[in-house]
Amino acid sequence: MAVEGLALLARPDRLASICGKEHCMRYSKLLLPTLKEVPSEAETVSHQLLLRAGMIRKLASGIYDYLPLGLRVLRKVEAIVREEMNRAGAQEVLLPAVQPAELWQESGRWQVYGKELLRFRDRHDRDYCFGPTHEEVITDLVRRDVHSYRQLPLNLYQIQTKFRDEIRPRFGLIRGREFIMKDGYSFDVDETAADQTYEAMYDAYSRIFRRCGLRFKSVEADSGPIGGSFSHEFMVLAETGEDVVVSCIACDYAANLEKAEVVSAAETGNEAPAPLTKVHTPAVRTVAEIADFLKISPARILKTLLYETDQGVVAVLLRGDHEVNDVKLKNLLRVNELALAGEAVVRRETGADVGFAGPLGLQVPIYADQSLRGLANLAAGANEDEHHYTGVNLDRDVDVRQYADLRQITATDPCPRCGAALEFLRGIEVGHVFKLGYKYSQAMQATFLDANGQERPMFMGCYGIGVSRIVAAAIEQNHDADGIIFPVPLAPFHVLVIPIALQDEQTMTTAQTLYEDLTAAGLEVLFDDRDERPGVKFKDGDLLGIPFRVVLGPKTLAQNAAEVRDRRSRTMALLPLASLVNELRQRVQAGIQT
RNA sequence: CGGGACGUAGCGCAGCCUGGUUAGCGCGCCUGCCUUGGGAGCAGGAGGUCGGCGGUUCAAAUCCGCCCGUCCCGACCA
Repeated sequence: MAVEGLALLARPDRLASICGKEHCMRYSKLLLPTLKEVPSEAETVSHQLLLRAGMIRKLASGIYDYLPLGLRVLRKVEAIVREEMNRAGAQEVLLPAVQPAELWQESGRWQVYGKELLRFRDRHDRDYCFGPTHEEVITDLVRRDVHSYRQLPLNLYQIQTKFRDEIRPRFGLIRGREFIMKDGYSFDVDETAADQTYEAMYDAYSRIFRRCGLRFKSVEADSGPIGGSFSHEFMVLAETGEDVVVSCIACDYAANLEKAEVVSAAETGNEAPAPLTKVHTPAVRTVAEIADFLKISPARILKTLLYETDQGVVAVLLRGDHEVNDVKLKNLLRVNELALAGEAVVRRETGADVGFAGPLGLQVPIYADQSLRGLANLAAGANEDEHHYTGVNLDRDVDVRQYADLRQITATDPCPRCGAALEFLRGIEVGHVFKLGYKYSQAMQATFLDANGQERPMFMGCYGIGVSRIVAAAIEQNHDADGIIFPVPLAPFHVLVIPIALQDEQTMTTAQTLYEDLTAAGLEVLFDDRDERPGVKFKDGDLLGIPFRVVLGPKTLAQNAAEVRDRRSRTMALLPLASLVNELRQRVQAGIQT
């Protein structure tokens, strides 16, 4: 591995191919419009810094231009992704962004996908969409050209612009509508073979995010009603993350909040069942109000929620201090659509306003969270305005169809694997691997003949990485008050060379020579040749987040030395000119894992 | 889609409530002088359909209506 790292450093042509001609490395010629002030539209750090550092500009809501610096970072991420995908045996393809509706109708998603799918018509009035993902296209490709078990397994990926018409784009590159994604799809003869592919992808992903210099965690995720099998998300840990990750402090269990299993400690209340009593509870609707009114703990209140699903209305019972987990409920009921019932439905089913619903006398199927099992003498709505019951005992009073894990895990719940304490972390999802199974291969007849001449559908897997999102996530995780602190592997340049006195001939020649030597040594160097005061250059340098800075001026040159500063640690060292190239090469190399 | 806010020069904002000079300020930009180790100073300058359309009025950035766009909270999210 180390050998390849050296090879990379020894090949400046690789870099030239990213940026083109050498003159791009001159700050005065680069389109690098930095901003002193924070654009008002940006709320999160990464969004603010991406704009301020001149890396992106907004064209429309959730749609961004990538300027030269931003593109360089994007290319860095792509390069790492490519290397690791190829190393893991995947092959790169490039599929169309515009896709015909027929394919989506074939898989059934044309109906299901909803408004997030950007649809349009061509001049012949034929329906198309801009691909938000490419299962249909890849399955179509494979079914036409792969027919034998001898051609499997097959693992194809692409790095491409996607479009999802998000309800609410936000946080700049973190949740854009147009974004760049690596999506990969695998085809195997059966699930056993697919498991191996999954493992290989999981490992490749771990290497990718490690090489990007990110602090991340892989967590168990919900695989939806399709897979049934496992699925993992890769989360970059950051305060501003949109997702909540539950992680065990003792063992290596970690899961998405939605997926995290709850194991209920058996509550052994051997209270004798009290008689059912109806209580007048005027203007008392919320759990907190009821608890207050009846002078009991929220844990002793039975919360009854009505849900509308594509299979009809159901009731869900929870302890008053617990929250329902929609994903778990959806999976249990095996429904696609699920929504909390509106006032009208509640009135129809319970005969009362929202806030007075209870399980007694309900005609709809009742599902209860497992933590309610065995609890005695609870308070619940009476299905009558301004009334609640006390002394409710589910075993005695209610026909519960099924007890199940239906609630959101809390910080006080134990780890479902080892029983130790859990911690809640925030993360940004940058990768997702999961088994698709036969969903698409069956719907679209992607089949092959096995060794016995039997026709069988291929077992598919799907693997995504948010390439542009990684750029933002890296910044969320690596910044300070002065700007970005790029991990070396993602930095747009390794070294920033700043000559301090433009009119001093010796300074300029030395800087120019240093720039050339560093470049020849395989380092990527930005040469700040602007006629600006030093303070301006320092501020911009810090903002851009280039890992190492070399400042050259008459003062240090008199000692045949230059000042090298580490962006992250802010440490400075005065080093002999002769040692600069070597020193910087070592520092950069130390920051790049392969 | 529901709730909230905003739209005035490239960026950040004031002016609007209480209609009436030539629509201001800071940053950035251009020219010159000066300065050169943490976003200097002085002088001069360019840059505006005040988001759009319509209405009220002698007169609209300002009041009213509709539309468009943007951001925040929520519901939603392979």
